[in-house]
Amino acid sequence: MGTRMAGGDRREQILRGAMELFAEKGFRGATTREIAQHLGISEALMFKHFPSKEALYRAIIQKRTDGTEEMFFPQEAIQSKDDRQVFHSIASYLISKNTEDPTFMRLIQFSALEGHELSRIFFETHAKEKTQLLSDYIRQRIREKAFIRVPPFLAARAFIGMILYYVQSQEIYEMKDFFHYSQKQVVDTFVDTFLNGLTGDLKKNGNSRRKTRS
Amino acid sequence: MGTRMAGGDRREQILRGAMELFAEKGFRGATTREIAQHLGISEALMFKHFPSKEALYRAIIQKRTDGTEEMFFPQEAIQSKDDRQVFHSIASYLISKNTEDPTFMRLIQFSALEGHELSRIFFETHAKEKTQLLSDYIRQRIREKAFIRVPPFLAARAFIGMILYYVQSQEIYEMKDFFHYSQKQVVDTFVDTFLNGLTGDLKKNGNSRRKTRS
DNA sequence: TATTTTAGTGAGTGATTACTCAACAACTCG
DNA sequence: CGAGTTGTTGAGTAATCACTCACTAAAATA
Repeated sequence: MGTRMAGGDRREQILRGAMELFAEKGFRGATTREIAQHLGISEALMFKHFPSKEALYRAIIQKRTDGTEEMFFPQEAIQSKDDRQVFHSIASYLISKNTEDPTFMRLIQFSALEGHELSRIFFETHAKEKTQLLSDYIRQRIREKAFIRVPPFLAARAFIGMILYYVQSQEIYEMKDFFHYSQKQVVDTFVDTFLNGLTGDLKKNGNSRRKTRS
Repeated sequence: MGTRMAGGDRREQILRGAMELFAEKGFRGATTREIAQHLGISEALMFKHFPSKEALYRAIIQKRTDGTEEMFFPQEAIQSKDDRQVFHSIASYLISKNTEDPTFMRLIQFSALEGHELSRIFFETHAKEKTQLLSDYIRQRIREKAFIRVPPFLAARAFIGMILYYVQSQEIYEMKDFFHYSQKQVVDTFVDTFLNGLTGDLKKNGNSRRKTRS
């Protein structure tokens, strides 16, 4: 029935379609039958491309895990030591990426809960590495007396957690049905809070009425 | 084979045992057979107490959702406006509760991902309400010029997110296999950061070497 | 055109799923 | 002790699961 495709193309199509369903329902929740129907092909064809459901799942996560995206860390801002810009970039990147397409976030979270080893690989490589980069920056700025003395890795996790939990709440806990803020407002609030604190800096540069050019 | 129990007791036992398995494997992942085996009873008995797997799941979440625990909000600290103490209490409570027994956290997260309505009920009542309480406190302190002007609800979410994402990372993403900090260190770092920011308050009261009475 | 190779499927397979039922054991109370 | 009530189960059931196989249709190659 379905139009005949070249092997490689079909493979990619299966990966995309299966990812959507695994993200929606988890590994156990998404059935091979559903995935095949969703793609308009037979289950048999799926199993020609991937020897098992498990292998398909691995291929999906591995594909997304291998994709080396470097947008995360704003090099110029770091070199010029523009703290606000550094944190602003990171926050914007994480929020945009995960709200525009929550698929991967859901996939990884499902896989972590289901105890799948591939989520561990993701955390031990990507997540940890990115936190480490931010941690290094914070450590350096502490050494330069620009930041107060805090455990840098914990501080990095605090900032990233603040952002990712927000996205998670909006996208997975469906809070966005109740609260909607502009991305700019969210990022500004988080960055301000993280850099100046709630009590801090009232005098330094007039935080109480920052110029909001909107 | 199992010793004969009074109906109510058995019911409670089933609720407890099933919760453990649902938390570990999710609704779809935990089979009724497994649950029964885990409890040392027959599946038939389970279905005498709960008409369906779904009903059992509902009963579990509802039971934990109804439990009105009030430890969360530190009344005296709020009245005396001891900001540090307020945030310290909240952070400690959230961390202790969820690391000592991550069962509920996992249960709710599974249920949110699986799109179960009961997780929505939890978020729309408990989670939202607690965030609202903190948000109210922040709003008041802003009015009193003790805090800078930020959207209070967003700030509250930032603080809670910072904590909960940390716990999630440790317990679900299994980061605790790699990083272990004392609860005191984590709480101090988070509270300091949130109140003073990374740049803030170097001069005011010597944050760079706060008295750590340990 | 004839042949080989590749893409695709319908109709199964045994295992496992949530759930049922008829019968049984153990308390309770007269 | 005997009758009723309540707790408990082994042995099912139909549906669904991941997965297979014998087979066809369309390309590619000769």
